[in-house]
Amino acid sequence: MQRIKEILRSKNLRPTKQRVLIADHLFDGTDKHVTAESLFRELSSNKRDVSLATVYNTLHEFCKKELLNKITLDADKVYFDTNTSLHHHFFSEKDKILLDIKNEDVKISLMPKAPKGKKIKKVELVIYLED
Amino acid sequence: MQRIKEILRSKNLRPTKQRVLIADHLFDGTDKHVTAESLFRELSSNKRDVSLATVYNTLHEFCKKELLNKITLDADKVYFDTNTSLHHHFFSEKDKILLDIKNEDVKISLMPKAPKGKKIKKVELVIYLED
DNA sequence: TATCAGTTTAGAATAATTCTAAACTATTGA
DNA sequence: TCAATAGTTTAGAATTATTCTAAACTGATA
Repeated sequence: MQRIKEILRSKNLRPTKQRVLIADHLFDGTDKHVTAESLFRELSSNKRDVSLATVYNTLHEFCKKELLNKITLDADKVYFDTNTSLHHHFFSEKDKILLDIKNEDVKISLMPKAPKGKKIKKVELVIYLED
Repeated sequence: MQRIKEILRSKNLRPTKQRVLIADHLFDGTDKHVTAESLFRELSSNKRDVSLATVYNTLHEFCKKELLNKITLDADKVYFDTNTSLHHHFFSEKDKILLDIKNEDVKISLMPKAPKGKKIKKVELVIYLED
């Protein structure tokens, strides 16, 4: 738990009860994909310690501080990925299943130049799957 | 106008007044990115001949028949691209500007295998821009 | 030209997300 | 230790893109 508080403090985020709870759930070492709803559901299964609004706030703050990565796939849900290292995704629209692609399994050998006055912020490759 | 009706008929879509109007607007030879809202606005600037529901219906039908390409970028809006050939996109979240990337400016030289039981349906590379 | 499947429509419903403003709390400095 | 306060949380309302519904309409066909 001290570890979690350290992570938050290192990002200038007050380690409030709610943030610690959320961070503890997210940053357990395994890679996870969550949505605001799914996270809210998981957290409130036992006790209702965090409101949905806080889940949204916190996910966005964690994103801003690069503790999470936002992934946009399907128009009607935003996913957050605890794996912030460079990697891409498979997505099955039918099952709403999101899978990591190992970085060594993709190679983009030619990239376009950004338009004048702009910089490249993020490159997101999504491979849509069907049966 | 006969050309438009032919396009529709070739896809087994009845050339109704509304579909012809929409298709005529979209398939004028130039590449376009529209949202349901933007298209609705453009069409109803003069006369209100098409309802918003029909715009949604029609965009989805055109997509299903591969007259359009759906692009998912920003969670809160779906874009439709009249350029259905293989290409990728720049996207500026700040300005909500979507730009085509010429196909020869990107090369993906290594692609992962689809997971068991699935096929690759579409590959979408989005390069997010910032200032 | 009558029929009818396919299409369109207004408006209601849905669902994810953001907003609001009041209550709460971690931190700081005395 | 404690009061002040800036930052945080919250419930519920508001917003917004999209889908749904079911009634009216229309293009194609026989």
